[in-house]
Amino acid sequence: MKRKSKGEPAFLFKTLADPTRLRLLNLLACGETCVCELTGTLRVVQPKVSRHLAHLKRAGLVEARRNGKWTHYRWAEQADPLVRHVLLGLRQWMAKDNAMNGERRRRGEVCCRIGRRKATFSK
Amino acid sequence: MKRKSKGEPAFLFKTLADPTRLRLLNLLACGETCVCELTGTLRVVQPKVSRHLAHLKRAGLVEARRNGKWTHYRWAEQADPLVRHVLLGLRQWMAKDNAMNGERRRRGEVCCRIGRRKATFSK
DNA sequence: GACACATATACGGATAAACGTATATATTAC
DNA sequence: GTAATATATACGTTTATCCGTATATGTGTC
Repeated sequence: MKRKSKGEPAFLFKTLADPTRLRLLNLLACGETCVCELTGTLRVVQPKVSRHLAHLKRAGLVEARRNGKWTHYRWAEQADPLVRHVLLGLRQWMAKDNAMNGERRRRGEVCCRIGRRKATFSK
Repeated sequence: MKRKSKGEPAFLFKTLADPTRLRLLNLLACGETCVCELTGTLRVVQPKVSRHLAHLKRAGLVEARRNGKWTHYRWAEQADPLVRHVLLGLRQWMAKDNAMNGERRRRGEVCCRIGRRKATFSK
């Protein structure tokens, strides 16, 4: 079977085609976040969060940083113009969407707080 | 089961997550095109083309116009800012991509030529 | 070492997508 | 009406995706 490679736009869009992954990207838009906080905020089971984070990482959209027991995820810098463009549009959409705004507001009431940079949301 | 509605970004991205649909959008970027020409240029079986066009239409990305025996498809005007933004990025990517350029060049050597507007590609 | 905790992965099942082939529908020409 | 052509849809199969549960891995503490 033909594999879909990372560089193809179809793969980028496939990665963005899942609501849970969009919710994760939305939370990460505020800054680096650990898995337990993502799990708590989205109120979904932890393996589900880890799996979707792994998918986002495979697609190159996020990066992970280990800090003791915790793993912190953050948006990755993008070199590809299409990816940059699409993610910018997504970010702007998230800034306006009610559900996404609500979830970002709910964020940060749980979990580990150490070793993380200041979390702010910028368009 | 929860239905994915047309307005959600995840649905937009799902629609764009298929290589054949991207190739179709690429050809349509030059202007209105009939199904037989799309089929001939992409060299895939006609039901496959029709099915993907139906998907694009359901997603609101393209519109169809019947002209005698032929159906001509074209990009639809978009109201939603995210959709506009993403499609613009896609169009710019297609303008640079080698494979996409090649297919647009191969286009137009086949099929019905009547009742169609002038076909030019603009970023 | 044992234990607790955070995270990742493996496994099996359910759902959805995409496909090829066959067939239906629509239009035109006769 | 029949025949030919363009396009759409239906059907069955294969393949991919997503999920919940269970388990493995990694890390800090004792």
